[in-house]
Amino acid sequence: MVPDRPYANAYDLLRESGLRPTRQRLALAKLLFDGSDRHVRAEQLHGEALTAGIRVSLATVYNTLHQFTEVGLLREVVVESGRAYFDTNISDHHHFFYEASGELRDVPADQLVLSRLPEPPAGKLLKRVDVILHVADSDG
Amino acid sequence: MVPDRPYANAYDLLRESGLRPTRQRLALAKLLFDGSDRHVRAEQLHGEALTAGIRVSLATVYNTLHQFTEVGLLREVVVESGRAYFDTNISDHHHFFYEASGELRDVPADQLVLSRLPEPPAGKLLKRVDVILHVADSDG
DNA sequence: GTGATTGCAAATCTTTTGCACTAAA
DNA sequence: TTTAGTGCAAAAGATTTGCAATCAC
Repeated sequence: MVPDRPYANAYDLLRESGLRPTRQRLALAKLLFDGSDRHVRAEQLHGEALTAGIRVSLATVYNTLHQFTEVGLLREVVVESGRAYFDTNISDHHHFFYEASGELRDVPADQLVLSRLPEPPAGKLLKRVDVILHVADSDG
Repeated sequence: MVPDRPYANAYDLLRESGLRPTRQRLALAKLLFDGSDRHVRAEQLHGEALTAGIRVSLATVYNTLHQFTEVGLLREVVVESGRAYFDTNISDHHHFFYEASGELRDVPADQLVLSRLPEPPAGKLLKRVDVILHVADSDG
């Protein structure tokens, strides 16, 4: 039991991830890991934080998102050249991307099967497989 | 026969693509479509052009790369947030990405099989499937 | 205390844009 | 001509960085 401490779960999460649980990281973790699968952009998360009355700079949001990604709490998804999303769903899965709206939607792993993968080049390890399914309106 | 005209093939290529064959487009097309599969970045192509003595602005290189992509002469590949590559190989294939060097390498379509794809959401069409295989050094 | 973290503003990097100028048809 | 294309420089984003101030331990 963690009495009188807000964000108890976020606190433990950061601790176990080896990140010092600062006020900003705690607040951002609480926004991010609310139980739902989220695809957030730095600017957007910064806005949410400010709206929630959390004083945090955009630079710290960027730093924090990358730190969370490094320790495996988030996964970065890149779909367009100037656009990085951070996904709170770190299980094996893929993405639909709606070019028109910029929206990202999860595709569960069992709905997209890679039945054959190439050998990585000598001395290399396959780290990650990113699959993006670009979709557009039928009339578009 | 196209006498006394440099870049005859590039000229036809642009014509057939509905793009006015300007000096800059001709020169860039010749650099790009030399027969090999290339993964180029705008800045890099601009550098090649200048080295080759072709006067062209970076803005025009960007415009041209996008125009070539729109008419199907190139394919854009995005792997990292601020980094767009243009691939001269427009056939169905995928990519290895070396995070350390930023290098991109083709994976032929027959070496990576997607045996099951999800239904696109109602009213949407699947436009493109991008698969990026992130690889790193074994010791990295 | 002490070292990690943060904020701020400036810097960087990539890409786009506005507009006068130039060139292709 | 006349319309598309280009160059330039400036703007626009997105992200990173340097450094002094602040916070967690």
